Amino acid sequence: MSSGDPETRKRILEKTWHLMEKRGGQNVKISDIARAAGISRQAIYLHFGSRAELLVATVRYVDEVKQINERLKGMSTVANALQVLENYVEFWGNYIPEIYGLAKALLTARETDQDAAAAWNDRMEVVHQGWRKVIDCLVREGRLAPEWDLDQAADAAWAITSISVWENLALERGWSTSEYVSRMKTILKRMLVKNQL
Amino acid sequence: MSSGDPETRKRILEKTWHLMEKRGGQNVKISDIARAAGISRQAIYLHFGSRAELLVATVRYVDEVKQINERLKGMSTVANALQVLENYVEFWGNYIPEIYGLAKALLTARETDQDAAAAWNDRMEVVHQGWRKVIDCLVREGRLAPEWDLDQAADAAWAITSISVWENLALERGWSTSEYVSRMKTILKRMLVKNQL
DNA sequence: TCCTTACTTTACACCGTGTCAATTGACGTT
DNA sequence: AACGTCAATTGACACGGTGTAAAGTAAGGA
Repeated sequence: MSSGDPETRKRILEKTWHLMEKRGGQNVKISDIARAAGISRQAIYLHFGSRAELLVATVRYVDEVKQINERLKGMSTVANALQVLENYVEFWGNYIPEIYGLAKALLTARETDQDAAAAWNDRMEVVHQGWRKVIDCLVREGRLAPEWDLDQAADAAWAITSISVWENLALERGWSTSEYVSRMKTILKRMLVKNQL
Repeated sequence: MSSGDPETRKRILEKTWHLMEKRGGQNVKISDIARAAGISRQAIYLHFGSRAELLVATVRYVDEVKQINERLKGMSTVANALQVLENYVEFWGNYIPEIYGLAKALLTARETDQDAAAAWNDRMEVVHQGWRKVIDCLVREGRLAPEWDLDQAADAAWAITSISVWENLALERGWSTSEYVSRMKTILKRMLVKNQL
């Protein structure tokens, strides 16, 4: 599964990414990717064992380029909790459109492929952990609304900021990125923060 | 597309529904449905022109049995707005698990089929309209939080109560139906209602 | 010269959807 | 009793997309 020129491998990953982005993660066949990369369809299989494997590798590649893990894990939790929350929404809301196509493809692959499912869950867990940290700030400042505990609030915030909700609002209802971000801030602050009138 | 015994047709619809429910809308082949209905695979095509058509017909059938349209449109808006909101969440939160499998299948079919997409949008529009009515009650009582206007609030409430969010919370995070309902009430009240402290 | 590496070409198997044609068996009609 | 019709059956096949297998080729290094 890993013979073949590393440069070609990289070209495949880049074209996969590009095509997924362009077509919103749908109608991207292996042969399309091969054509875009200027190689034969079979050559793809010299580098990746299956469609799902290619997808997962592309996610890792994009991740590496965009440093999403580092940015999420290294997110500052020193400021006041409200600011941390706003920063998180700001970051995530601007990030979603960049990765939507690929995420969508992975989401679809997950239905049938076990590795794709694992890769997806892995990504989602990181975002969920991010929310836990944000809400922990609120807890430490005593500003989490009394209806919530840490775990439930993290689940809820994570689900509400999920990609499918973004899809509904941005693609179906026409919310722009800045509208999404500012309204999501409103939702989450009202929902989570004590004395938010 | 509509020759064939109406009783057989009904049996197909019922088995489709049943299988979709049982398998969460995934891995349900036409041949599975045929086997369950005790007929040949080809006989399905005597009644329905395609998989998507069968799916859409099943949705209509379930709709008819469950009277979802009537229940949504006839929902009482006489009580105080907060009660209307709670009733809506209560109804919808209990309804989702009943239709999840079928909804999931329709959601998948929508990616490739135009009719399935239309059927889905149609269902979603009804739910969105429901939210508009709920929020209109809040507006009339002057209790909608000042950050919102009617349309944006309806979009947001609709997206937050979407099936994919339920999927995340109920199936991934293990929220029970009653937990989902009560926490969703909390979210929506805090998010939308003025002076909700 | 020979071997290896990376890729090509051609061909085919598999799966699920959808199509087609010939056949059967149970009914009503006249 | 012969006829037609309707609903379903059987069996075969095409298509699209994924994945496998095998033989061939062109370039570079020992």
